[in-house]
This record gives sequence, structure tokens and C-alpha cells, in this order.
Amino acid sequence: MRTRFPPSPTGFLHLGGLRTALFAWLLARKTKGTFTLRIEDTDKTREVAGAAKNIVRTLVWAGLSPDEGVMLDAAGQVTERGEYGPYHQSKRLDVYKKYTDQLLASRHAYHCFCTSERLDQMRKAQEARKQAPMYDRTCLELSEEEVQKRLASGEKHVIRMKVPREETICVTDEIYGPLVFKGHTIDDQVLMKSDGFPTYHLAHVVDDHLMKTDMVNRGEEWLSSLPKHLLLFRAFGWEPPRYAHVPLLLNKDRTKLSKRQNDVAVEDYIRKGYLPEALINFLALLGWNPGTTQELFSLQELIDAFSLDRVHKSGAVLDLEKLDWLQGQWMRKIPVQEFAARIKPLVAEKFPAASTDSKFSERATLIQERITFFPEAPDMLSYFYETPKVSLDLIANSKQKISKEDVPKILSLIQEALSRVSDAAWSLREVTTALESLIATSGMKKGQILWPLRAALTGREYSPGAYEVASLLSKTEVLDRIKKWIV
RNA sequence: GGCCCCAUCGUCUAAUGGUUAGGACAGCGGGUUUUCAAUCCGUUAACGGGAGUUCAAUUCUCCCUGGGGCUGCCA
Repeated sequence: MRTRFPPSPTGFLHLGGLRTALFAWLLARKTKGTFTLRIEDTDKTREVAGAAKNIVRTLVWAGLSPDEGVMLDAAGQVTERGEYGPYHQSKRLDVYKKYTDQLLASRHAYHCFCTSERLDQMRKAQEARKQAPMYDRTCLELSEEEVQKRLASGEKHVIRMKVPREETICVTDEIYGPLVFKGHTIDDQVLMKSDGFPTYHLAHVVDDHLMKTDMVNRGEEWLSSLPKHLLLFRAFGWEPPRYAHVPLLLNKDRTKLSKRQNDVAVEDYIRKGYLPEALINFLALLGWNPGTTQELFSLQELIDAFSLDRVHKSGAVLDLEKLDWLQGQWMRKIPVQEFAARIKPLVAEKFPAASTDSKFSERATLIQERITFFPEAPDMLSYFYETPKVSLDLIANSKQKISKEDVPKILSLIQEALSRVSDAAWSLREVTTALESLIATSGMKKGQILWPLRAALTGREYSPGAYEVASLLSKTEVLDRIKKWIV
């Protein structure tokens, strides 16, 4: 299957865009086909410099590298590859010109000289009459001589498609099923703007035909323009591709996902520290389900499980809490060594000692099951690299029934027990043994020993366990941190 | 206003012409546990309304209601 993703470079990659791209990419992978990236830069007024590059990079970050079209070269720069290029629509103006001429010649399109002022007036009048705003075909009445004369004089104009109003257009969408549109409700859409650039409608039809796309995936917001595209394919005498419109992503209030209410840029999620695995997993489950109870999907598992007939039709509200849950799941799936390697630079940035820390992976392991985002790591490991600020209020703990007066006594017991472990034997096992026997002989509850120890070592209300933390600090360091509370 | 689309727990969703309407996240309760997290167990919670077809409708049909999308020389 040849699928494609055609973003317009007007900003960051949208979350909904990523999901559409994901579905298209999955279909290509599943069928051992081709996933093409095309840049739809036909609106000069909205174009943002660097946006295309950004979008490609984001796609690559997500694991959805294009097979054809616009992609990144070895140096990370934007390049194009493929036999149906160019893949930037702005470089294809001559192509669109050729095909509009063809449409003009076959009377499927016509020149329109109406000014935007006139069109505005016309629409207002129609609205006032409670009619659907539609082009009134003033310029369709123009004689051939008149048109030629005005063209020759260089008058500004657009080219519109001439919609056969008597027709009924029937299509079957891969997701929405059979659809029917009446011709008289379809406007004579502008195909070519006065600046010589095509509109989306023309560019889509021409390019997807020329680029041999056989499955078009796009958002549901395109459903109402579908008949125009079909009409265009027919006017050209081309076989249309199959279409799979994807249901919309929604805000909490069920309106179309918007910046106003949500983070919509994939970049926002990257910046917050989400893993591509988590975001992809999350997006895949929005509007699609595997038909089983499996919730965790790698890209490869998605390729195997995905199919359009399990994509459903209604929009999906973003459930960010589920995203966070998935993020946690994927965080914990990372192999320990890799996890340590990922967080090391972050920790070292704050605590240079971490870069040469021989115990770094063991320390990292301690936080892997409690972390949600990588950037939390430096803070979660800080007490390994600097002496924490500890307050007596923290060590004393009413829930554990430890009063402030108990603290020196308890910590000196701990000090005594840990002193007996030799430097050489300092390990999780020995530390645990020493403390457990202390607990047994002292007659105190575990928490009464371990809470104060952990608090004194970390200065934190929450942290990994006392045994683990103590064993991964040096014996001297542990005794130092305890000592100051005794007397 | 017109055209088009959609409708199961709060959210993502499954299933079925006959089920105790299932799962996940969140919530709640509990276990484990030195704290938190993680983990385990349990639990609250849904077929928008009305007709029709049928022995039987959440499921099929129609209407209503609700929601959404489009209605640009944007994509």
C-alpha cells in the first residue's frame, strides 16, 4: 500500500497529525508498502520558516520515518528522495498549471474574476437570506471573448471547479462506510489561487494521483470535501485512491482539539519528557482498539495488530492520565543499563560527580520504578551527590510513633549496628542483615528504625528504601549523616 | 442557516437480536511494605429519548435530542 502524510509547514506537528501519520505509517509497514511525506506549502501567508524540518524531525522522533519524499539525511538535514518528486508542493506549480489547463479545456473548470470584496458581500447577502454561502457562478456566464480579454489585460483571477449540480456522489470510506453527497450542495471550489498556487483540493488530487497513493488517511474534518476530490478525479479520468478518514481528537468539552485547552503540539509532549513509545501507544489507542485486552503496544506490535476495520467513527477525548500511566509503563520497560545511560547526562549536569560514579547504574535502578519523566532523575538522586538538608521534624514521625526525643537514641542504635559492618562488606545484604538484627533485638518496629534512618540519609519524605539507600552510600557517609543527630 | 458525520461507565473502549453489558485509565476500598512509588486483590460507574420490526432490542429501521466537523483565493 502506498500511504502518505502531507503536513503543511505552518507550525509544529499536531497531535492529531501524528496519529494520522501513525495510522498511515502502520498501513504501509503492514503491507510492506511505502509511506511518503509530502510538504503542502501552498499557502505562502501561513508558512513558518523551519516548520517542515521540525515536523520531519518530530516524525522521526516518534519512529515514523518516511520511506519516500521529504526526509532527513545522515546529517539530519531535510532532503528528498523518491521518483515522484518534487515532494514540496511549492516546487510543483508547473504541474498544477498543466492540470488546471486540462480542466479548463475540458470545461470542468473556469476562470473567475470576482474580487474578495464582492465574494464577501455575496456571502453576507446569502447568509442574511439564510442560504448556504456558495459561489453564485457570475463568472461562469462570461463569454469566451470576455474571459480572454480580461486575461490578456492581466486581470487577477482564480480558477474554480465547475461542480455538476445535478449529480449525486457516492463513496465508501474505509472507516465511515458508504457516504452520499448531493451535487447542488457542493460549492465551485477554487482550485488555483490568483498567485498561481493551487489550493489543497487540486494539489491533493493531482499529487496523490501522480505519486500513486492508493490509500489516503486524513482527519475527519476532510469528509465534507471528499465529493469535490472525487469529482476532480473523475474530471481527470483518474482512478481515485481509497480514503480512510480518521476520527478527530477532542478537548474535554468534545470540541476539536485546540491549543486553547490542551497541549496540541507533539513538541510539547517531547519537552515534558514523554517517551515516543508512550505517546505512540496512547495515540494508537485513541479511536482504534486491538479487539483484545492488550493495552501496551510497541510499534512492531502495532504493525501486527493494526487494521482499519477496528478504527471507529466517533471522536476521542484525550485522557492525559492514561498517557501518564502508559509513560510509567514504558519507563519501567527500559533495560536498566539503557535507563542509566539516559539519565546520566541529566544527573551529571547538576552533579558532575555522577559522570564518574561507579555506582551510577545501581543508584539509577533505585528510581526507575518510581520515576515518570527523565528530568525528575537529578532531584530523585540528589542525596547521593550532596549532603541533604534534614530536619528533626522529618526524622521524628508521629505515624511511626517516633518523638523528637526518641531520635538520638534510635540513631545511636543504628550507628552502633552499622559500625559493626566492615567497610569491605558494605553491601545491601550486610546492611540489611545488620539492621534486621537490630530490629529484632531492640524490640522496635521496623518503621521506627527504618524511617529515621531513611530520613536522615535522604532528607526526603519519599524515597527508595532505607536498606537500598544506605547500601549505595559509603559507610562513612552513612555514619556521618547519622552522627549529627546523636547527642 | 445549509451539508456531512457521530452517540456504551467521568475518559479510552469491547461485545451481543437473548450476557450478571467485559477490559483499561482515573476514583474508591484493601493486601504487601520502613515512606512514596511500583505491585496485587476487590469495588463504584454506562447502553441519550421515543416509536417501529421481533417471542426478544443496547444491538436492526425511523424520528427526536445532543454533540461535532465543514461551510476561505487555510490546510
